[in-house]
Amino acid sequence: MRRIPCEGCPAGGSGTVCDLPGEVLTDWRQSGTTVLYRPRQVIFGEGTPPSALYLVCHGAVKLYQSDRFGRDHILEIAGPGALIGELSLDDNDTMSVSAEALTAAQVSIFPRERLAAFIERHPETGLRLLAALSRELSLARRKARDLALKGAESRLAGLLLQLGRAGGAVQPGHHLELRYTRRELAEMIGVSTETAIRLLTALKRKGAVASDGRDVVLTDPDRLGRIAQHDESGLHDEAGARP
Amino acid sequence: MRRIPCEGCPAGGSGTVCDLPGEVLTDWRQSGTTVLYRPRQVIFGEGTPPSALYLVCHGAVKLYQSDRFGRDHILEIAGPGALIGELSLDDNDTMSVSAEALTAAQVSIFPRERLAAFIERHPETGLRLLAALSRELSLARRKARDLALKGAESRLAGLLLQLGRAGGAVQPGHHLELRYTRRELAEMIGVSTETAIRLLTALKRKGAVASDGRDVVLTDPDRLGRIAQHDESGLHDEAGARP
DNA sequence: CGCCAAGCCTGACCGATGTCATGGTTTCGC
DNA sequence: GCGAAACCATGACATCGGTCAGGCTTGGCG
Repeated sequence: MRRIPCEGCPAGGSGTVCDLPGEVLTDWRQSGTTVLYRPRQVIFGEGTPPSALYLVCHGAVKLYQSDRFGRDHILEIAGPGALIGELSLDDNDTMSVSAEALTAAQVSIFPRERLAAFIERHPETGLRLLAALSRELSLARRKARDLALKGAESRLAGLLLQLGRAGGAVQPGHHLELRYTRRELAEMIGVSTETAIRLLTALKRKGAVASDGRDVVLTDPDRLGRIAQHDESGLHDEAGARP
Repeated sequence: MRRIPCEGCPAGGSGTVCDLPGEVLTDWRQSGTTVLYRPRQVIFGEGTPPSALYLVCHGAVKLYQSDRFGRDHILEIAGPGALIGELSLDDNDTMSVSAEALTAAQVSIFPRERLAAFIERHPETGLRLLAALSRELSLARRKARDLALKGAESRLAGLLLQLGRAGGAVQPGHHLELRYTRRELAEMIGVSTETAIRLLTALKRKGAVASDGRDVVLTDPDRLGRIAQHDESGLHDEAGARP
């Protein structure tokens, strides 16, 4: 996969929280810790008290949730600039997700205790943090909407496009960068592995994608987009509009 | 329904952002606007640029998303202290939800432009805003998890308990305060109205709840809890655990 | 080199949900 | 109060998606 340059930390990317003025950056680094994780290493677990900010500087991090039966649901693949995790002032609260490095990943951990002072020194950065959290909120809400309102095929199509975009502009023939297993794809759209496989096969038959094992090619992004939006199969319009 | 006292705004509740020191409160009120909405009035719509904070001071606000077919999904019923909406620094972003007053509702709107300066004056309040947003994030993520991993009956049971808790301690025989239509219940758990009705009937047969029209009574909260957690019916364990 | 684990794929089957239709009941605006 | 519109409920039926079972392919490792 393509490597994103990362001089210093948080830094590099074009993410909202990333491009901090040098002075602020220095200050951030002094108050926080930077940790390097290896692939498959757990960064934090669901249920942990949310007492620090976690900022992804480099690499890809999987945000997921488990139920008691061991089934997982992947909420998001977070890249540089993403503010993963949650922050509460009440230690009885717990985080709703676990985080695990997918690639080698650098994460900046900023303890809650030093946050108020830091924000006082750099109020605009406080704003950026709010915006970064807000972005996560928006992502999570869209995910919920898709799960509630769209069919599985639409969700898969949308996912593939999204994964494509994460690796640059999507053009016909675009290859996905990170090569996920069918199981991971399934956990990202909330279906069983078998269903994900069948849906992929269906998309191949329709000529929207091609795949050879884990290597997936978006042969017809427009078609994918229509499937993602339109819910081409089943589920059609209904009366219920709001007056 | 029970009225929540609201002297001044934001104020009253025990919500994180609500109990501000007097001085901060005065400052907040001077920079923001307070608007009173009537039931069914739209506060903001999906797709709007996220250029201000919206803080619920009083009343209940429905956060929902629509698809192109007019189907809605209700993400959350927000009460006093909830920071609804999202905040982005990029005006090309759009909000992922719409908000509509359910009851008469007082909402404090704080423009983005004045936020940095305000945070500079009151850094600890900045922290509280972060925490409030974080709470919303946590809610949205749990919602996504439930939609992805739980069956519809579990979601309904969980919803009823949650609605019960929102109106105080849940005891056997507890009546829900806000009386929702079946359709609203359905939109909160992401199923069709008919399914919601049938699931409610099933819960009644099991003795977990009783209902007379819109008036729902939680006769057996423990049982409800078990159903919400356990997925008593269908869907059972599978091999896939993480090693 | 060959084995074993993990991943991929398909078929059969079935339960959970959505859709459509129908009728009685409640609610709400006037 | 009245009437239209929304709401509640239930049955019949189609479909989606999960579960279970079997077999093939790949890749890593002894």
